[in-house]
Amino acid sequence: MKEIRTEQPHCPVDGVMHLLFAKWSAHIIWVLGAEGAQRFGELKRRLDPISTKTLTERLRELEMGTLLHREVVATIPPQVTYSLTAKGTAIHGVVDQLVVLANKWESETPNDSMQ
Amino acid sequence: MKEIRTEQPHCPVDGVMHLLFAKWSAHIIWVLGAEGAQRFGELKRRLDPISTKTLTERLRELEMGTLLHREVVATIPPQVTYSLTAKGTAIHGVVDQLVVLANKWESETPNDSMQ
DNA sequence: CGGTATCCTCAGCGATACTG
DNA sequence: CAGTATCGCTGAGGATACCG
Repeated sequence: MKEIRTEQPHCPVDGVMHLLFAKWSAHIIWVLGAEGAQRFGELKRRLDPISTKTLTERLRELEMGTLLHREVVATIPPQVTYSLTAKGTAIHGVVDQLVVLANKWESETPNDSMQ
Repeated sequence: MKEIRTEQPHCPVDGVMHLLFAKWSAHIIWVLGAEGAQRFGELKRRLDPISTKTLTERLRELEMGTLLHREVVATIPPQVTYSLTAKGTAIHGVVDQLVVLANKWESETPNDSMQ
């Protein structure tokens, strides 16, 4: 995804949009928010057909944006746990409202809202 | 954008996600929600570097998903006005919360939230 | 004015293989 | 287990030209 701008020339919203609207990002946040902290492998299983590459990329981006926190326990084998920060939790709240709306519309209008 | 799934095999959230997470969609909804109904040309100017092709595509998709309404006045030259439906307004509310959060974080932490 | 119709590019993602 | 490294492809979207 290249850019989702909401104003010019520098839009404070761009960053969050970029972060959130990339493929899988919202889903990752939603899982971490709904199920709590998860390790890399659990997360991957939970998101099913996601590739390791993409999952790693998204997690790094979200960490950079301080939406989640990465905690490493350097055992063998290593354990890496991801959890939402306060920012991430706030975003999760918004995403969840989207989910609530979508579910409501699905049950109200089983056939007219989408092709 | 291909798929943003949040569950398998059929997820009611997919439709809205698809719709909203496509490039420019959120921005379009945000403009229509904040400024009210707009004609095609106004919208295009407001979104600046968007191409006619993409704008048309997004508008059609959002209309299909009944997030917005398309009203044609067949004068010469024609007038086509787009406005949010109830669904669209609900989505706009959610998007706006995202904008509020983003602005808040921008002013709080001018340098640590994004690269 | 409000669109279609083409063409083309490129970056985002998946698949696969390998590593500390 | 939790990644990194390559490679290759696909399709979303931009540029451009034209139309009722």
